[in-house]
Amino acid sequence: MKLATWNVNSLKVRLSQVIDWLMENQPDVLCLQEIKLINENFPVNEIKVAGYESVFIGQKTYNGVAILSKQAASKVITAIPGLADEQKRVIAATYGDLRVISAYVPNGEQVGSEKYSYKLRWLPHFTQWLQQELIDYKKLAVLGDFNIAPEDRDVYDPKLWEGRVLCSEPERTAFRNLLSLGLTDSFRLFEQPEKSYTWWDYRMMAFRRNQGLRIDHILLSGELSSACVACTVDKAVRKLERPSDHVPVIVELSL
DNA sequence: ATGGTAGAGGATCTA
Repeated sequence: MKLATWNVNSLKVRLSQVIDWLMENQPDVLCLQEIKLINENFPVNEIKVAGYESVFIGQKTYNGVAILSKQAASKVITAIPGLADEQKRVIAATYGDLRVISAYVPNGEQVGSEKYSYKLRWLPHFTQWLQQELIDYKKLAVLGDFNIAPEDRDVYDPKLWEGRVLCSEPERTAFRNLLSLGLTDSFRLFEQPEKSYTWWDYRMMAFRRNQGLRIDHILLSGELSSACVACTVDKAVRKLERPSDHVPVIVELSL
C-alpha cells in the first residue's frame, strides 16, 4: 500500500500534474494541501476518470485540503473537533481499518507576527485531536505540510534559518510533541540522501541551488510504522513547467 | 535587512 502527500499550491493550476502523477505512481491515497478552491469547483469528475475518489474541504483563495483514494472513504471529518477555525486545514477519512489525515499546518509568516501566534495556538489543538485519533484508530497516518523543519539537517542553511519561522524552537517543540504521542516521522526510519528537502522558495532560483527545507511529512502510528518499508521524496515534479513549490512525499506500507 | 516569484483575483494578501 502506498500513501502520499503533496502541497499543490492551487489544484486548478496543478490538476493535470496531479492526474499525471496519479497515473504514473498509482498511490492508494494522495493527500493534497493548498487546493485554493471552493467545494463547488473541486474537479471530482476529472479525478474520478483517473480512478480516484475525492473527499475535500475547500475555501476561497487560501488553504483547502483533500484526500484522493482508490477506495471510498467513510467517517469523514473536515475540521478539528471543538476548534472554531475559519481556515480549512484538515480532513480525516477512513479506508477499511486505515485512518488518514491530510493536514495543512499554518505557515506562521514571521516569528512574533499574529500569524505566528495563530500557528502556535493551532498546533496544541491539532496535537490533542491526534491524541484522540490514535486512541480511536490503531492504523493512523498523518500526512501533510507541517510548515516545520524538525531538525537542522532538514534545512539547507541552518545558521541562516536559526530561530526563523519554520525552524524556531517553539515550532520544533510542537513537532516533537506530535512525535511524543506515538507518531513516527517515516522519513527518518530509513537512510536518506543528504540535503533532502520537500519545499523550495520560488524566488532566487532556490530549487536550482537546492536551497530547500523538509517541511512536508508523513507521521505514522506504531502499527503503521512497523509496516513501513520505504519513504521517499519525488523531486522530479519540481522540474516541470509551472511546478508547485512543494513536492510529493511517499510511504510504502507492507499491508 | 531587503527582495526576489507564484497564485488568487482583480488591490493586495499569503506563502
